[in-house]
Amino acid sequence: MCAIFRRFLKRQGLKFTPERATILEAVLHKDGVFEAEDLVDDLRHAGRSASKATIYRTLKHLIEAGIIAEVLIDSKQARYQLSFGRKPTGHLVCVETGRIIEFDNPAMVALRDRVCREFGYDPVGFQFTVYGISPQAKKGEGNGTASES
Amino acid sequence: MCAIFRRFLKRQGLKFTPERATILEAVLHKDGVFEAEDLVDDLRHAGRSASKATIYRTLKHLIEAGIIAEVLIDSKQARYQLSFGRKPTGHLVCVETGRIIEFDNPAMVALRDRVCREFGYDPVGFQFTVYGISPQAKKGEGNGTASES
DNA sequence: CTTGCTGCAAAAGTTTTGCACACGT
DNA sequence: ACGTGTGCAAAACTTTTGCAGCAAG
Repeated sequence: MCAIFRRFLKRQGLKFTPERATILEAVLHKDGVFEAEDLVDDLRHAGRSASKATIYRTLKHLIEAGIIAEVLIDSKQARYQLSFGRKPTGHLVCVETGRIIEFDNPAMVALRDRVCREFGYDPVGFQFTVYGISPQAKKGEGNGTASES
Repeated sequence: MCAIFRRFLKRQGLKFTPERATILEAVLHKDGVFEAEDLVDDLRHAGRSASKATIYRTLKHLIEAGIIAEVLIDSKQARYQLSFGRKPTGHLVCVETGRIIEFDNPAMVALRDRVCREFGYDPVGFQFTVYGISPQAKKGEGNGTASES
């Protein structure tokens, strides 16, 4: 994967630096959806480090390189996920706990293509996010503290 | 619609103020997806006014009341759209021009339910956003100025 | 009158940017 | 060497919040 990033950078006249290597490494160790802040923490814990600015700059390149993809869960902040060599996925989010489950379903891609065809668009990508209440949350909801939301 | 909001507010022990009326009015006049900033402008143009703080606070209530819904297009900022009495919709976004087209397709809801059932979740909602290149953008792309993004 | 509401300005949170210096190629 | 990259701190933005006075019920 490292090789893929290096190739991408070279093609763009960009440089492969230790910071970029470190960030890519951290990204590859992530399982599922993550945020920029997670990487900051991961790097700090690993003793290695890169500034937030560099992390944000590198995330952009990783997206351009097709190694990661943005994931839209809410409008608060950006999230990312490894995407290289994987089928596009949808995300099931528990509105109570925030837990995110990734799922794959060919119908999503079919639907994306059908919609694009209908309007004459060339398909580029899609986001499918489903919100629901997880069985765990349903079970625990009868505690009477929050009559909320 | 005003009646619906008033009823909602009363039920919550909240008050119906001129600012809330004005903001609801502005929201009802919007066609399609809008952002908080749009409302600020609209109100300014209409001579009426409400502070940003009040607009944000009111948008939350309108969501709770089921009158508007959030729309996820990107992770930069929140967008909204009138939702009361309407079927949930998906959005087709041109990545070149930013134009947003709303579409309806029963397969989205079916897919949402299928996914929820599979994981034992109670469905609450979904976002389906398709990114593509519009015919207009395809036509105009050969201008050589931007080799960009 | 009681409780919530408004506007302001400051705060908070995420992402971007300017700059001086450091480092791949 | 040249042209990018990096870190830092400040800036840019969107959204939230504390507070003092105001107004709806």
